[in-house]
Amino acid sequence: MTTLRDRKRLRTRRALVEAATELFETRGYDETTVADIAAAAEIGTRTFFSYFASKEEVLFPDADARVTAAVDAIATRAPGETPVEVLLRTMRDLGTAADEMVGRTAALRLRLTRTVPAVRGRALQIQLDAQREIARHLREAFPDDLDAVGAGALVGAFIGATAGALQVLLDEPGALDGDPAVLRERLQAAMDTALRPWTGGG
Amino acid sequence: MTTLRDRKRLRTRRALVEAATELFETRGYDETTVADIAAAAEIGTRTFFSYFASKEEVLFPDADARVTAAVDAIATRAPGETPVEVLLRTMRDLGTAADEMVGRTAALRLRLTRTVPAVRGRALQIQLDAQREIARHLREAFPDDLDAVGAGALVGAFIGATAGALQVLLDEPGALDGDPAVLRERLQAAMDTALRPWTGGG
DNA sequence: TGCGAAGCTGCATTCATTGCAAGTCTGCAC
DNA sequence: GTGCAGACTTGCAATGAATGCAGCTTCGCA
Repeated sequence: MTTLRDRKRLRTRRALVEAATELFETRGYDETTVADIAAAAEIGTRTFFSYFASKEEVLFPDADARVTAAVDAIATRAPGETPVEVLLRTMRDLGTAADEMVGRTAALRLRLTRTVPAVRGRALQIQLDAQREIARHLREAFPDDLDAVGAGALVGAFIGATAGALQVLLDEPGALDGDPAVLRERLQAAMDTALRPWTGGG
Repeated sequence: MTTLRDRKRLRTRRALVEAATELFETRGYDETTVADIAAAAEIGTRTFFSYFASKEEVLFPDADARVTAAVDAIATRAPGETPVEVLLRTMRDLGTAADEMVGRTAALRLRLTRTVPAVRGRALQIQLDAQREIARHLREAFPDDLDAVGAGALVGAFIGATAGALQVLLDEPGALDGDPAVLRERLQAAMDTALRPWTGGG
């Protein structure tokens, strides 16, 4: 059973994420201090750092879950599936999850990732760590088809292609302004473009 | 002609890089303060920030030159070369440049990039910026063969594959000790697999 | 009920980073 | 050679993230 302590901690954690989101949105990232966030969540400044290791972390509270989902997607492979097929499916799952990206929170995260260096740096680190983890599991799932380095290269190519495509797409001024549905459409198209070489399409 | 001012500034810049390298090597990154570096280079602490925007920057003093080289490599394409061929050549050039990486400085940079979060974050940002720049130029060089998103995906895949393979490769304990030729061999093999869809090989 | 671990805070400290306001030096025109 | 404008340096002060420490409070469990 979840103990009272756990529930309390979870509640505070959520409060921190919410408070931070709210403040970042209204005041801006640099203009919001950790003390502000802590105060808004009604805890001491010092305590903030017992929930998140740094100010940036609070923007990526679900990074672990994302990776877990990807790993699960790999684990549940169908018989006869090739590494590339598994990877394609995994990326599609992540893409679907990215649809939530249309939510206000995720849009903020996206915006800050693109404008605040510290946040971008953290986002990239998270991506790289995820990449490593996925590669490790993919390799374990296909010990005969892949060696460790090959798995790293393959996963790197998939994620790199996707990220590269999205980067260009989002670099366009006002890319985030239009209709969310349209944006989602374009994101999907960009992913298709990025992955086409593996899907066999011309 | 280069003015006295320019020469002086360059000399100080080099002194800073050297001082920082030396100190990071002996004392460690976190244990070295910006004030230490500035003092070792015989300038005021405040002045450090007129040469490098942050402590991490001093570890990547030639990032711009690297990108310029890559862009040049793209510009000097042979008639009939395909985007993929150009990109392969460009990556090879960068790889050659990375061979100088055997120098003590570059080894240090590599080690710190792998151990100090702040440095890793910065390195990734630099990589991403370079990627964007390369994609832009590649697209301009092949306006008929590539669209912007496609170019982003292509470059992302190549760099992602390289980075992904290197990441795993370097995770192996003692990876840097063995024969460099062997390392290059393994890297090449991994990338061949990952990029096969682009390079055409079955 | 009571003990020990876990969690919360305030305080003081270290450091990166930035704005500001003088100084100082260099490039260049006369 | 002189002198001025602009570019560089630098010290000072302030801000804010992050961390170690020490004392308290609260919760989980026997």
